[in-house]
Amino acid sequence: MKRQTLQKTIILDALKKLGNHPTPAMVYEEIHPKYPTISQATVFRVLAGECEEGTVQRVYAPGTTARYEYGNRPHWHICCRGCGRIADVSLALSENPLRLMQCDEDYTVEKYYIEFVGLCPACREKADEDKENNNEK
Amino acid sequence: MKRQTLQKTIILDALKKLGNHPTPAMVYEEIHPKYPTISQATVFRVLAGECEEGTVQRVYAPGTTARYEYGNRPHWHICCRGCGRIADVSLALSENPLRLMQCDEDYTVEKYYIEFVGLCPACREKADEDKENNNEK
DNA sequence: GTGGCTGCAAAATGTTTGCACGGAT
DNA sequence: ATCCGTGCAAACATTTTGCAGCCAC
Repeated sequence: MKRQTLQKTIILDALKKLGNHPTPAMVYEEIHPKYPTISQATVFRVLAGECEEGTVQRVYAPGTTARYEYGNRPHWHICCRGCGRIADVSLALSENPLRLMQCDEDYTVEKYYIEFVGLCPACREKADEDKENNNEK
Repeated sequence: MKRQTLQKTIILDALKKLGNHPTPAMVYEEIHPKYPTISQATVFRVLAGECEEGTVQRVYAPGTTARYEYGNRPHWHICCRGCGRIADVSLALSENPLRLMQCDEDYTVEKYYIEFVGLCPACREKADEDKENNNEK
């Protein structure tokens, strides 16, 4: 049976507090000053475990490492291709991709993910500046 | 200007020949016996470069490492959660997710990815067998 | 001839694992 | 008293990088 431990509570609290879809490393940095004996490995293990439990969700953003967020509310994400920052996205499809999709091979389809990629406000601004500088040359 | 090199040709040929959404390591294994001097780093660099050119596509499957495929035909993928094998998928949405999505923050949305996860025929069979064995216990 | 491309090895990064110990049940 | 969860460090896998020489342009 799964055991309740102090480490789990601390890690989940940190995840909840951080909010911004942090990597395991960020969660570790958050708790390390206060709890220097909690190891990276435990952060990885707890997050992966809680993900199976459904307490937390893993975010799969193209081109980034593992990220997690607290809760299991269904929604999607957009990832900035400049800085990797992730924001929540909602999407109300009237069609179900699971029903619409077609595959030549006989896979059992269980779930799907939709991820968006783009630029966050800050990186967009920086990209515009860079373009201007190039025109001046 | 981009240069045409023998390595690029060889790597792209191998990618085309392999077909099954290989990792850079698989491409390297494929060409290594015939061309032992082509390095892993070059495979990574060429694939990433050609991806920018649009000659090849990078496949982002949840929980797997980088994978590539030749060509730029628009389509999606399903990844087996058992063995990681990837198959092509087509999906004809009548709605455009880029227009439908809503985000609290002011991101510039550029593109989206849809990935499916499930079980390939072989892994489904194995999973069924395992379940039967557990019931017998 | 110039400068991008490559090979090699080393480094960086992200994640997993083995093992002994301590704590939750 | 069990035996799961943890800390630690080392292993591991993947990808990136620095640099010198080479080759396409």
